[in-house]
Amino acid sequence: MADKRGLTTDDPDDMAGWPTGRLLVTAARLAEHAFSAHLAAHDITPAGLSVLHALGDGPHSQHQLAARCRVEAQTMSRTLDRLERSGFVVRLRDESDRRRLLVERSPSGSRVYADIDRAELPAFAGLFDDGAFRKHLLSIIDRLAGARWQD
Amino acid sequence: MADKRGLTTDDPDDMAGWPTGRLLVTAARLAEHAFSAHLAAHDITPAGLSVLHALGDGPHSQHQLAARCRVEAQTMSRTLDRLERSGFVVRLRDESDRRRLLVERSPSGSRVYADIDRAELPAFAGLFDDGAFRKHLLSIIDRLAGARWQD
DNA sequence: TGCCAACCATCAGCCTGCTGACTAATTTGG
DNA sequence: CCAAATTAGTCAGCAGGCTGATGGTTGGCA
Repeated sequence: MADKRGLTTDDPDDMAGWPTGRLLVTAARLAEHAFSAHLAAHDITPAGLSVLHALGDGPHSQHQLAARCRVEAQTMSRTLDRLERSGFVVRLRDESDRRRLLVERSPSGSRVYADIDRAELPAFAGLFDDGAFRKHLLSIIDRLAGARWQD
Repeated sequence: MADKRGLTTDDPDDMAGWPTGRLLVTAARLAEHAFSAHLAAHDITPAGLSVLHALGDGPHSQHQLAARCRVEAQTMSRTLDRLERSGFVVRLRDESDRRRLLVERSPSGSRVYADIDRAELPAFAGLFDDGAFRKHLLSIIDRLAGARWQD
């Protein structure tokens, strides 16, 4: 009988039968794995690189960074631990609000960000420059992130 | 100056400026989070559910399951620990090759899989039934998984 | 036959998500 | 003005990816 979803099969060995959510998660994991291997030589991870990107327009509190990167504050805290340990960011107590830590790129953080940003991944050629695909991802994020980071 | 990639901006606060890989990873994380919340009532996780799906046509060794789910054998081992602890699968030593463990759905595993498979996620309505989007995800997986699970 | 390489599963440890609970600092309101 | 509520950051612990290393089985080949 026909599948209600119209897009999948019931053959457990056929990837075309996976629900879209699993395809999405699997594709993301494989892409991140490939990208991560590419970054390893620079001693940085995808999560760390996204923070360096978010810091592009100056220092931010950890909460601001977490919202910008769409992760929880606890996750950001640990990502920053690693970046700080590697010397790519600096944390300074905000003297005007001593609850806050102001995070800033270090010179070596700026350097590694500049180096990487120019790099390209041959493995992604032709797969990651599709405008409709990007739009679709953005609408998924908008829909699902709204409830958590309504900014 | 125009961005070389043609699809992104340099505004660190603008999600439209993220590289496609990060959009992909973020969308996947948010989707999995929503799905996971939906599954919690059934005491199962997305990873566990994917194994129950893979077991749909009978018992398999852990290596076969890992390949089918596109994860490493070590990851599958722990996912099965959890499924076994919850009583959703059974592991039996394969007496014809004592290196192998044959994994099989338990009756309660079959039951929970049947219940969930019929569920739908309102949060995903209209976002996950796009054929071109699925095709794009499949080509990403094909390209990137080839090097690891060439089957 | 016997031995060694290959294969299967697992242990240890790292990374980055998450939740829940806690402390310190600030803001708010009676 | 002080107590309560809110905000910022962190700790503890779980999940599920990964790599590298280990031990038990098998199987092939000298």
